[in-house]
Amino acid sequence: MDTLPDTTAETVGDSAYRRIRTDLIFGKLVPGQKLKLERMSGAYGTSISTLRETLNRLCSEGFVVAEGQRGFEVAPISATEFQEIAELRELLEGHMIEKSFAAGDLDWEARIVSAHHKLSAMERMLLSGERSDAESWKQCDFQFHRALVAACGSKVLLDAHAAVYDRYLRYQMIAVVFRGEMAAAEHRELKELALKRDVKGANEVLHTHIHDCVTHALRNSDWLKPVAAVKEPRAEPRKKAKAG
Amino acid sequence: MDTLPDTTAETVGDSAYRRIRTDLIFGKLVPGQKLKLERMSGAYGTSISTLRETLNRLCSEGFVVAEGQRGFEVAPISATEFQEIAELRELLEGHMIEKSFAAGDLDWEARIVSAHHKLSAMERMLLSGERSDAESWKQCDFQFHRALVAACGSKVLLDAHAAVYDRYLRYQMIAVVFRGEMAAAEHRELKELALKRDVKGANEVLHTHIHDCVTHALRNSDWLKPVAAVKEPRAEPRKKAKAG
DNA sequence: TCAACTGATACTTTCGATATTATCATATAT
DNA sequence: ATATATGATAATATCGAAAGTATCAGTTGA
Repeated sequence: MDTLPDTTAETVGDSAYRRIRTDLIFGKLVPGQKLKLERMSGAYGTSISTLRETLNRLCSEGFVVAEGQRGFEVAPISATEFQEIAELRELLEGHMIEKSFAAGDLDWEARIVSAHHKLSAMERMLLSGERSDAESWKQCDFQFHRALVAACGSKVLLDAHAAVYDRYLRYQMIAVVFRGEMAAAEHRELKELALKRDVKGANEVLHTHIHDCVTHALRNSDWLKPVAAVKEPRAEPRKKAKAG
Repeated sequence: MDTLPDTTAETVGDSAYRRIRTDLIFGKLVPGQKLKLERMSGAYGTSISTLRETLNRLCSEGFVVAEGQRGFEVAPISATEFQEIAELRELLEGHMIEKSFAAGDLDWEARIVSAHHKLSAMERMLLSGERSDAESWKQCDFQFHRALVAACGSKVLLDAHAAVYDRYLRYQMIAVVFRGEMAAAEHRELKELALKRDVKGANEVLHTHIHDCVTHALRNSDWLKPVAAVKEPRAEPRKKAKAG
């Protein structure tokens, strides 16, 4: 009984991957910041080789960029890219809503109601000032939107949607956006339109939902102003040592 | 003058990445095949560490799967996934055509005509029996479709389209499909509809183009039959679970 | 004073080796 | 005979160090 092959096969690399990915999405690793390997490997408790595997994966996902042989850095952000990602999310999610509404059964409906119940509770908490952690809220928001499109019947689409959602989420988190009652109302509408199988109505609400979120973020964030000149937080003291 | 920073910065890892990726797309590495690290590192002339970086990237792109701590293998294929990828490609490309047709200028038109000229010549060669290499033809096909959507104005969409196109291409290559005059005619139509900015017509042709290609491939390929039982060359005994 | 050269330093890339884990064949008990 | 335990073998995951580049301070020459 001591050798269970696939119970908790959490490799060191996977652990580092999840943690770094989270830190990227939630802005703990700042856009444009250089990701020095030695420092990083210390911070996340892996060797450099293992760390490089992780960073390569995150490169493919668009959270990290690798320029030539000058190492890795956190992918920069721009208002333009935010809008483009939002557009892609809307395109995917809209298409998936159409298919999902056509194919969803009772179980599907039940999962939507359930996911909305949790999301709604989380939104009430945030509105009443209780500072719950952003990560839980994000999780609920994703689960709700995922429930809407879950019956689309395509694993490829679901994977693509999840990937785009996380890139979108990164911008939301960097902009530190919570739109409050407005967003909560839109979620409520989406739930009801799903139960009514109203594709057209749902797509209109989705468009508003995403568009307003982008606009709100662009207006309220210092990071995403016109030409965001986002650089490293501060020039590292370097070696200097002119005294020598 | 001997230190030019960014002239030939082709790292060993990048070279291996491109070669392995090509071998995956063109079916030289067959679906389901185990990718043993030692053998691979020998074949592609890199160390195991560097190879692992590459395989991690290809995992994110959907060409390789990594199961737990049992190593890597070539992503399996299925008729279902082919159809889902085709659907995603059509969704993206259709949307991008609409934006591109609205925004394209004279340069855009010129590049379409140019790309179609090359693709058309390549198609004539293939039709007349000259066995040109598949990779060149693929390159021309991609360049043409890319030219159609190039003016969509979104880098995010262009990147997503390129990624999906390559996954689609892998299925085309495994099915070894060349639809001949039919596909060539559709390309000709797409070019003319682009110059006329006929979004509706172009999307209809695109739908036919992709749908017929999938159907043709599913019919003609041994690999993509109903429930493709594609396994490793030698049938492994495995655990004799419910062996019927 | 400015520009280009030179050497030193820090970083990245790559490798070979070790530790850990899965797999398979054999043996043993029911 | 089937199924479980056990040890040998092969493959993977991880690490630390060496080789290869970019970057920067200081220096030299105009």
